[in-house]
Amino acid sequence: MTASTPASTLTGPRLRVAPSPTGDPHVGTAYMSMFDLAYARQQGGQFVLRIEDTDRKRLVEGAEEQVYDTLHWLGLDWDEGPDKGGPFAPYRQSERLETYQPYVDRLLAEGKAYHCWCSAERLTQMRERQQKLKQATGYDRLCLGKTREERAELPGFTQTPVVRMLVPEDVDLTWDDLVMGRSSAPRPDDQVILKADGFPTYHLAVVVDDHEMGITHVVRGQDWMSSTPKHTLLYQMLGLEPPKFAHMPQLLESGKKKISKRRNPWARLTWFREQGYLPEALVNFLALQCYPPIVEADGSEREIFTFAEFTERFQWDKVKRAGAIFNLDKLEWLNGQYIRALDVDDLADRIVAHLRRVGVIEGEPTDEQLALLRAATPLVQERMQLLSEAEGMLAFLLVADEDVLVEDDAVASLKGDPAQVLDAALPALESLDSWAADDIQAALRAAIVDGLGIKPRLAFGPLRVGITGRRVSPPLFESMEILGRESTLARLRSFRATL
RNA sequence: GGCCCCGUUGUGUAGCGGCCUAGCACGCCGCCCUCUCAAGGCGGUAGCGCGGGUUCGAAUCCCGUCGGGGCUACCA
Repeated sequence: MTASTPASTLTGPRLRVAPSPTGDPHVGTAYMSMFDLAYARQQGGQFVLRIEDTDRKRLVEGAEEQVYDTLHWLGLDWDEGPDKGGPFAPYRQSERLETYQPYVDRLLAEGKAYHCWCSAERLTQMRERQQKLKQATGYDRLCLGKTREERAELPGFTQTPVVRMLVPEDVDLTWDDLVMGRSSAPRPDDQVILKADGFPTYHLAVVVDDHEMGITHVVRGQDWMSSTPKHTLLYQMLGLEPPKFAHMPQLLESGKKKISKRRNPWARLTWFREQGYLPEALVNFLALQCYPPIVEADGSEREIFTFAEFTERFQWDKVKRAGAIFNLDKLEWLNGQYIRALDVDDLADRIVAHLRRVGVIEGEPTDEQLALLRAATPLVQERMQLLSEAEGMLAFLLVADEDVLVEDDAVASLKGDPAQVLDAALPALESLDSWAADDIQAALRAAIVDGLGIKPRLAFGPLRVGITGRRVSPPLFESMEILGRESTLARLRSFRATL
């Protein structure tokens, strides 16, 4: 029950995010972390990462590292956590087991909690009966006031008891919520606080840990509102100062339901990276889900802002109360805006990193590949929404001339006489002294548009298909310049041969 | 079933009694630009869930109603 540093010596608010390592990190973890971090930074407080691994049955190997990894990717860095320590270590609940026992003992000694030997079967039957009779479900207190021996006489007995908190008749069901305002929630039944396996339940652990770690503000999803009276009661029973609560609106899928990793791939944080979203775009988007745009001095609104700008202006009372449907179209647009605003070199590096991550480039990229991608990045920068789109747009630069795959629909899209166009283009290019985009364009226009009287949109299609194999590509002349004279001519010749 | 929360165009939001014949952004549609595709520019589409009050006046306040969601575990 002792913390190495008294929480009272700390200045500024302390907030935490407390994910469970039960699988791929959830987008909601990042969503909550943003507000934790923004407020902590704004007020000069701390942001703490705590791992809530009290559910031993759902533990997933490697999930904890995934949490670190994805949060770091998003730039949502914490001040204290299992990986970096801090004055209130350990930050993993499974390593804090001895912390909870004294609290439980105290509650037991003061008659504010009691042992319960009811079997899971009995509890289930009880619930079913209550539901059938359309009664509110809840523990019937069969074990309350009984000794082990007395209880053992009755049916539905198990050897190892759990500990339940005794919820008084006059529990306070209300609190002032930073986001929701004056709030109230249902009256809880006698909650289990210590499980048969000796682990505390979330309700006990969260209260004890938040207290011991000096947490001042609890930010969580609205789905936790109905649990809040359980927590405030525990604080009261233990004589502790409760933190302030901020219940944030849920992230919803298009059916208005709470998102789930099963139904919504984008509920997984790693999905965004795989798809080529930029972390800064995701963070910006997440803020927009429940927080208004920045209002400029002239009264206009600005939706694109940095996390620092968000932090600077953040106010709890501006958070929207209604759940927001996750609009991937908008995220994609936002991502495109961010991509366009990036330095070309930065974008090139991110494209390379993405191509490596998805395996288009295996191992270290060659100097030649790097040079090609760097040169071509300006060409694709304004036509990308996602980093992953670079793969298709730039594939033609990464394959050998003889491996260019000419797609059927690309050939089918060609109108007029492509052979005639190529026959005019080849000599014009072969006799070119300079291999700069402007000169290539001038030569080609002279030969095909002026020379053959073919409209520009029909004139360049065959060349595009010959070079890239596709109907849609980055700008043609620039692409030729980057590809180089040799490859350009080789590809056009071999394409001509297929016609 | 019980309890709790929420409700402005398809989506995200602005709006806090008159400035609202409701603003902005995404999406969608059209036009311009144009070597394809984008990007960009211009224009258009569509909303205060409903019903009662209160008030000279309501998206804004009150009540009801409907709709949606959440919780109701020895899960978090």
